[in-house]
Amino acid sequence: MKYSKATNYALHTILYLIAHAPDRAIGVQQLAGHQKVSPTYLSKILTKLVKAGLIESASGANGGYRLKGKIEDISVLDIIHAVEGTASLFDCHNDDDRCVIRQAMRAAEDEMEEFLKNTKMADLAKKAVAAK
Amino acid sequence: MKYSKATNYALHTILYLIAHAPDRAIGVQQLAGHQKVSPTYLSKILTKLVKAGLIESASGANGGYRLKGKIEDISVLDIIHAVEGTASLFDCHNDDDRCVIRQAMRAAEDEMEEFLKNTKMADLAKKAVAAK
DNA sequence: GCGTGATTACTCGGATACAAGATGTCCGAGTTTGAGCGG
DNA sequence: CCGCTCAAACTCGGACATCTTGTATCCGAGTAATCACGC
Repeated sequence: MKYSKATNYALHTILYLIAHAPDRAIGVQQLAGHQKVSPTYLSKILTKLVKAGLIESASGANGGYRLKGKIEDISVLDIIHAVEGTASLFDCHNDDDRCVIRQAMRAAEDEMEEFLKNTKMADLAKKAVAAK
Repeated sequence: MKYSKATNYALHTILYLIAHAPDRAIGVQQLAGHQKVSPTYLSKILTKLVKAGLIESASGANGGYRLKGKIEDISVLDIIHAVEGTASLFDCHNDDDRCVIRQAMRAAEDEMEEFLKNTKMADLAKKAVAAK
């Protein structure tokens, strides 16, 4: 039970894009350089973000990844869902919808997701700058 | 990023003990029978709960597992921590304590844990009975 | 100067390799209960 | 009837085997900008 490194990379990448290049594309090699990840692997992760509509990719020379629309609205939850999937964290192994444990776990999960949904990446970017 | 089946088994076992045998020991075979798990595997999981002080084991004939003290206080979080460990769900790969992403994730996690800490197994047991 | 083709710098996607953790099984060892047996 | 022994029913713990998932790499294909060359 841990968040994957992929989620970590994705979050940092978005944060970097918002802070350093809100309106232009940046190559995956440069993005990977800041995080000590292999460019090919990061590319694979970012593809998920593209499919989720959070960013867009530009092929060819001077290509790369760029934020796509409504920057202020990207929440931490959006990124997590794009990378980890939207499946629930807890599944009762006997598929009982009325299982009280399952209900409790779902409620706890919703609590966390609500928090992450209200935490916008743009705010974190500002916070990071202010802390420096 | 998912809760393990082991956590699932542990939660259901505790729930069963509270509902059916708050004061006596029940053999692992009987406990496993209700959940379609192999007794040996369930035993391995329950050992973690014993080490966490939530239940105690009795060796020998008529042995098994029994709830240990203060039944009303066992929370869902206690069990999860016993099985999954208490480590944080999110670790920033560059070990930066001031990482804003890490801070946000920890805060969200705390939100969920607070909820799970306030959800007592005894209450879930009552709820399960009432729903029947 | 201008179009055309080659070169270069990229991303994309699939296939594959590798590692770690979750899941599950097996077996020997220790422990308690209870039955059986002999005095 | 008492006490001893022994077998049965348990849990405990470690050592494996297996399966899934996360992590990472490699390579061929496609794409866009740029450069070189010839007209």
